[in-house]
Order: sequence, then structure tokens, then C-alpha cells
Amino acid sequence: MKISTKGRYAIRLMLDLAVHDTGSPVSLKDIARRQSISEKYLEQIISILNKAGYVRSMRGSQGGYVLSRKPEEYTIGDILRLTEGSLSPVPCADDSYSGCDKEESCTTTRLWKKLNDAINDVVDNITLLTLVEWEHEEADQYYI
Amino acid sequence: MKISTKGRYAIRLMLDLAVHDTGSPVSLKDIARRQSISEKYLEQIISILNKAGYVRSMRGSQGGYVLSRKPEEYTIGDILRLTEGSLSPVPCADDSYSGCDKEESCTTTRLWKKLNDAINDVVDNITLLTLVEWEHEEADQYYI
DNA sequence: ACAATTCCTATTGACTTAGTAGGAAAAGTA
DNA sequence: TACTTTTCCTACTAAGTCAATAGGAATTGT
Repeated sequence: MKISTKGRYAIRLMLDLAVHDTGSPVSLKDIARRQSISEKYLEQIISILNKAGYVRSMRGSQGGYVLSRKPEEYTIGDILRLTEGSLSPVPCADDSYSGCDKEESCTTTRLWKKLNDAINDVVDNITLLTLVEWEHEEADQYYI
Repeated sequence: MKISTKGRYAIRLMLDLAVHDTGSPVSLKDIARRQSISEKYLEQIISILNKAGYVRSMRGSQGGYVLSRKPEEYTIGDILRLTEGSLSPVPCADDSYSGCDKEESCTTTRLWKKLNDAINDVVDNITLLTLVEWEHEEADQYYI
């Protein structure tokens, strides 16, 4: 019942892009250094985000990545589902599931759907902007 | 982000015991047949529940298992944590975690803790009795 | 004695995870 | 043009997890 590093790093990557959004592209090298994550591994993760249109890339020297939308337009659920696949705790609680005849009794499915709803309720109501704001709150504490 | 068959089967196993609690022990063979799960695999799972004192066993002919407490005294969270380990979606959102210095920024930890709380809120407020009641509700629908 | 049952340990094939590795292609700069 | 920086793409791998299967020992009611 774990979210893998792929999903967790994707969140940190996107948050890093949101925080360092100055108009000019941000290189993976910088993100990797700031987040202490292998640049080579981040390459694979951002490639998923790139293909899905979540980020835009500029190749070559001085190249890098920028968010293609505003931070408030990405939910955490979007990012996690893209990188992790379905967040449903069991296959049969997934909306796109269609193989449950007698395998799971409906009683336990009802349980899993409740759990699924609770998870979605969190990740679909927190956006990248929320995380940026949280980060600022944290920083404020040092000055107040 | 999946609950494995071990945890799911454990829930179905305990629910089966709760539903078929007539005082006399229920054999794994019967449970395996009713739930369409390999008896050998169930052995391993119920062994965990047995060692934790969740069920009591009677060996030999006419042997089997009975719940050691009342259905309302088991939460789904108890059963899942026992069989699956921690339900926390990431290591650092776990209460017993103590290795996070700079690895994860506190911002994302705050996110994972929210998710963790949401998950626990569901599984710790549903008991075996709840599942039994749900099962009866389902059955009722055929007669009303 | 026998059958049914729990108990215990080992093994296995498939899959997933968390990267590492090497190099091609593109683009800005000297 | 040559060089450097950067993205892009594919392949590989060691370690671990999952979901069982397998075989047999110990116990107990009939």
C-alpha cells in the first residue's frame, strides 16, 4: 500500500518547477541537485510528464522544462495517476474495472470503494498551488 | 498503491468466520471453498491471525477456527495492518518513522500525512460487524 | 487405526522497483 | 565551425515482493 518513488519524485519535480518558475526553462540538473535525486532517474519520470503535456521542454544548451499550465490546474491526483497508474487500493474498486462477477463479494467491494473515495477526496482536492502555499507557510515560520 | 491479496483475503476470511460463527469451529477447507481461495494460501494467512490472537484454533478432526473476540472489536485497520504492515502511503508519513532529515521536504510530508489520515479514518471506523451488517443488507434486497 | 485437520518450512516463477549506463539529437555560444 | 550543455531514447540489472504451490509433521475426534 505504498506510493513508489516514481510518483513521489514526480510530485517533488513538479513542485520544484512551480517554485522556480521564472519564465526561463529549468534544467533537470538543477532539479536533481536541489531534490537530491538521480538526474538519470528523473529523466525517465519527466519524460512521462512531458509526453502527457504536463511540462514543455526546450532542448540544447540553456534548455530545460517549464510547466505548461498554472500550478492550480494540476491536482496531485493527476500527477500520481499519470506516473503510478490507478490509485485504487484494489482492482475492483476502480471505475474502469469490469471483471467482478463472483470473485469478490459485493460487501468487501463496498469497503474498498469507500477507501478509494477517501483517497481520491484528498488527492483531487490538493493542487500544486496548495503545495507551493504550504512551502511558503513553512518558510514564513523562520521570520515571524 | 495496492492492498495485496494477503490483506484482502484476510478480510474475507475474518468476515466468513464472523458470518459462520455458530460456536463450533469452522475449517479452512470450508472457508477456502466458499471464498474460492486456495486452502494452502489461506493457511499462511490465518497463521498470522492466529499468532496475533485474532482467532483461536482447534486441531485435529472436526477442528477449525473461531474468532476470539466479537466482530465489533476488530477494525478493518487492525486486520490490514497485521497482514499488510503499515498502511501509510509513504514511509515518512508513518508514526513510527524517524529518519527524515532532509530527504523529503516537509511540504510533501504534510501531503502524505493528510492522505494517511484519510486512509486511517476509513479503515479504523469500519469493523467486522459493519461488514456483516452490509452483507445482510445485500441479502435483504432479494426479499423486499 | 484412520481420517481430518492444523501447523511449519521451503521453493518458485513472474513481476515490480529503483535505479544505472551509454549514446544520439538538438540548440545556444565562442 | 567546434564545443558544450541539455534533452531524448532504449536497454540492462540487482534486489525485492507477490501469490501462490509443495510436502510433510503433529494433533485429535471417531
